[in-house]
Amino acid sequence: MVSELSFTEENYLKAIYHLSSDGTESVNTNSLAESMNTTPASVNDMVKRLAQKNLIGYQKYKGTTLLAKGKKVALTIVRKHRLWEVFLVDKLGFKWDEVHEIAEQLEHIKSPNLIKRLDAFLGHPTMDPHGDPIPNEEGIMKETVRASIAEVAVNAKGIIVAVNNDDTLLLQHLDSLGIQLGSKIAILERMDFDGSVSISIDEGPKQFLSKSVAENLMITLTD
Amino acid sequence: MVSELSFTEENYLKAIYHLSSDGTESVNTNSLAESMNTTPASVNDMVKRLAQKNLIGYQKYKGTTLLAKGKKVALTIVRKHRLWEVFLVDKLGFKWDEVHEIAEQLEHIKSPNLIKRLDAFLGHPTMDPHGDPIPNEEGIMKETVRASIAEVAVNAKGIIVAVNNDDTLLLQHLDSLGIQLGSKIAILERMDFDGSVSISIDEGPKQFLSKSVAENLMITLTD
DNA sequence: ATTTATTTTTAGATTCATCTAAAAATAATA
DNA sequence: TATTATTTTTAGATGAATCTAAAAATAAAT
Repeated sequence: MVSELSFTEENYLKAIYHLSSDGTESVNTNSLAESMNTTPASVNDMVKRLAQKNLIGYQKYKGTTLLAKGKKVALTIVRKHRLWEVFLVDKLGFKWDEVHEIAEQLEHIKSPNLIKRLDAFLGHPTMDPHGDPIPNEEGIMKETVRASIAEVAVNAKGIIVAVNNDDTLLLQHLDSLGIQLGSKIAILERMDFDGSVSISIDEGPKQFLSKSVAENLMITLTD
Repeated sequence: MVSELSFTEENYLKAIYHLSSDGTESVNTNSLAESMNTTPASVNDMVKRLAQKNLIGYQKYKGTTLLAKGKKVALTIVRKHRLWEVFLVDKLGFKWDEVHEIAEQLEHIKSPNLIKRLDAFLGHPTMDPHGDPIPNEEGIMKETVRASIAEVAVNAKGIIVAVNNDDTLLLQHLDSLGIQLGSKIAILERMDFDGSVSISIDEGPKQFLSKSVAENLMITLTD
């Protein structure tokens, strides 16, 4: 009974979802406007419409929250977005940072059957190339565990999701090791005396990271 | 310089392309309206807009034709549509008759790079699951050769594109042989004395068709 | 508690794609 | 050729999604 939402409506719901996913209980007009790259007035118009469709809760001057129906839509969009990203990277060979825009379009394709088949074709992935979890059909997703290489257990596997430092020398060093955002990493050993670790990138050969490098490399753990 | 067309504009161009692909030099308002499932008045509005953008030629009461720019857009849409259909059938396991609607949506995804990669991923197909040719990047496509099984050379391969008869018994017979629209067929031998042929469906075992069945089965030849 | 600043809402326009109803042009027929 | 039928176009409206500019409400600061 969620009649047939426009791309714009879907994008608003997704934006509200993302803005409230960090515990914020109510999303205000201004931040939504910024996130949607539009004006507060436009947001206000749209918010009224979504509220009337019982997708979001809204009271004048009090911001908005997703209602059950709206949250379900948002999670479906997020699911589709992240599945398509996996497709683009794993099957079509796109780089981690090239896929967002295309997935922004693909996420609005309407066909539950398509997504079911795509999911199976991709091997039911639980994480997208950025290390973000993919909601299942019920909208449930694993909580992602984020940690630096320095604090993670030996034998852990994960995806590089951030570098806590923009020092050019560090970035060049990572580059020479073949480490990029989205790379799959396995922690092989940790040397206790100096905190250095041996790792493998994308199933490649063993390589070494000093403690200071390891501390700056953030990953999300893969199952 | 084809700024950024809306889905609707793209669909109009595609419709004009299809309506004029059978030699008709000029597409009239009424048939476009029927094809677009809308009113002549709406068509008239849109046609003016497309003409102003130099995508189509239009003179009052004289119908429309695609100009070079519009034809290029139309062929790109057709290319995308058919490539996505191949993806849906070959990779996701959809049936021949389930893919059109989804491809209607996917054809509007804007990313030349995506299509380039998809094309490579699919092995640069030249024909879609319905036996229609896929335009290349320059908009050029092979002419399809359509013929009945009865008139085609031994060793020919093709795709079933039509059954020239809606006799239930014939359809049931084809069904029992595993023959559907979209099936790949190879002609193995022809018995001259009765015109019957032996064939293989989707690389399956050898099967036999009587002349009367062969006459009713239309295929397009694969390269 | 006023004043000032920020946020949010309203009012009124605009653009796109559409519609209905009616007028105008063209084509077909008697 | 006059009449009828068909096709096409115009005129005027509507509903989304947006905008700008200004008013109203709330929050922050003096």
